[in-house]
Amino acid sequence: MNILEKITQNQAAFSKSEKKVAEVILANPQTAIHSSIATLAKMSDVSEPTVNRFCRRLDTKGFPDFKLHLAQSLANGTPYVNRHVDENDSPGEYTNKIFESTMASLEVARQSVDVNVVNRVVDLLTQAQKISFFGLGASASVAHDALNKFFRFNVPVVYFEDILMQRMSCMNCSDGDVVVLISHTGRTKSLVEIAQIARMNDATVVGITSAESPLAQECSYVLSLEVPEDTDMYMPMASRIAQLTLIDVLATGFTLRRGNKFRENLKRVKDTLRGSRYEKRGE
Amino acid sequence: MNILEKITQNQAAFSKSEKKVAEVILANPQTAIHSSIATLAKMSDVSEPTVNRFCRRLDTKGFPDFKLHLAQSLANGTPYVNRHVDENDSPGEYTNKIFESTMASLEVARQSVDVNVVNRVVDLLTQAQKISFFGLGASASVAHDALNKFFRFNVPVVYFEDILMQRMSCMNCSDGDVVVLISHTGRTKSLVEIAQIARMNDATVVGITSAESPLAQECSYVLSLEVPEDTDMYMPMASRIAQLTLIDVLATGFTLRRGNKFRENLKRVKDTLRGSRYEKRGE
DNA sequence: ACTAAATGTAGTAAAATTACAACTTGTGCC
DNA sequence: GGCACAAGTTGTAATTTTACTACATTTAGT
Repeated sequence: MNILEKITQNQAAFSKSEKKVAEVILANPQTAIHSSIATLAKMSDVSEPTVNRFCRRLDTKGFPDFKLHLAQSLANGTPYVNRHVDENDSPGEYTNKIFESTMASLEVARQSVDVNVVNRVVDLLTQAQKISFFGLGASASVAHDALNKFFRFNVPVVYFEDILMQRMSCMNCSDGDVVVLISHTGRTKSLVEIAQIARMNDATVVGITSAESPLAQECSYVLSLEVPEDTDMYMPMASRIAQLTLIDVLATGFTLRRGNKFRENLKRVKDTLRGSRYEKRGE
Repeated sequence: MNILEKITQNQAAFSKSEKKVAEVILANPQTAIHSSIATLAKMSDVSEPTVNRFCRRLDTKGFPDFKLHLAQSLANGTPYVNRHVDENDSPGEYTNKIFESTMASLEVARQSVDVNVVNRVVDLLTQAQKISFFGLGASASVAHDALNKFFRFNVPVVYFEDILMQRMSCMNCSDGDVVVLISHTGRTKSLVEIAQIARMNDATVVGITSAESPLAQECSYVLSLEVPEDTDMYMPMASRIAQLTLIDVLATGFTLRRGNKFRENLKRVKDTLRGSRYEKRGE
């Protein structure tokens, strides 16, 4: 693991001279990595072999290897660990923590995505007569985002926030329709019911939700994201980001499947937006 | 900077032998940092001084220094490079690329966030009489998400998708109201107008947008996210994720500022949702 | 006062760097 | 178009620096 932390922890187990070395390194690690073993020995007021032994005690192959480890520790600490926000965090601290744990969650999500299901769902979406995106609460904004994306594809796409509208929409489903349901927990009753209604009307139901949840069991296909539950502040944060990224993946798969001509069409949609914008200087 | 990227970029400027060295290092950087100059020279089929010259060309003091830099690059969590989706990518490939470039963008965003402004905006939000979140198109779903978050805080919070509703809402603003406007480009005309209207009515306008854009100039405070423009598929993807994460940061700052009692209140809101859910087995 | 652990000294091996020589590549001139 | 020359590139060998090993000495604990 992180060698700097390791030094701090093992400090008690060090011998007298080794402690001197540890002190010098911890005081100025940046200098340490740019010093030779002789310089560091002089700075710590110990002999060169002592420094070498110090390095070995930390499970490194020797001094150069130790410097490598130290350099890595200094680079960025341990990258992207899920660190929880603490009550006394400064703005800088909680900002970094949130960004980092979001990245950590994305990494976990990336590893848990079943590519085969992604591929199958992209298949379905490209062939769908109508695509619906439904979610409730926090997941509603994810569905909303999906609407934005797929709307540009010039595909019949539907999104409702209202439960009743969602139900009615599903009642009118038929073969060839795809209903994408988004829920972090997969335990929201009304969404499970909607899955049932949609399936009864021959629609294919895709769930972006937790594996083996009640909702997952009602779906034709499940894209599960094993994002660590974020207990902080009692709000699902990272899960939403992972869902959104998955939507991006689906949208990208969609465009790739549709081929070149289709992407030209997309560009036209984008150009249409120009009129509503202030031009960039120099464009 | 990151030495790995540097190697990739300078590749054209390298001489024939230096290219060989670059290739070997890029192919397996992990091996490179644990090799001596002699080993690496042999692997690249060049002489030792060539390797040394290669290191110097990259502005390092020599081979050991180069290894240090390389080690840091590898530790830096820069496996997440912004890689663009290619037409012939397999589902596995584009899935990974999208997740990775999203993470890369978050990292860039994290570094570009101005913590002082975050702190100031959190201040404003905690003292606001009314908070509005407005965005259009893709940014609408971000505003939607913000609504979800702040709604739980039991604060008067407003969100509209409709431009006219947004305008009317801003007309009714008064001192102590905070209007948060979200736009990736910051060039959407109607949103710039809304910023003007809100300010005319004494509201504080916070922009989550690109620095120095027309929108940014109309805002009281700007939270700019320097996310690399993603030209892929002509859709802003990563920028949205960065905006959402920033909303998470603001929401977290909000709850931290409000203190303990407030968080207990949040827990109650969460418990209220229980009734609408299927219980987890064993709860 | 003896033993075992800790530290240092001096020598050795390895690694990196320098200086210089050989080769390659491109350019101007006849 | 070929030849000579210069600039740049690469390699060889010697030198210097750096890290490591073996052994001697010191220190601390029983």
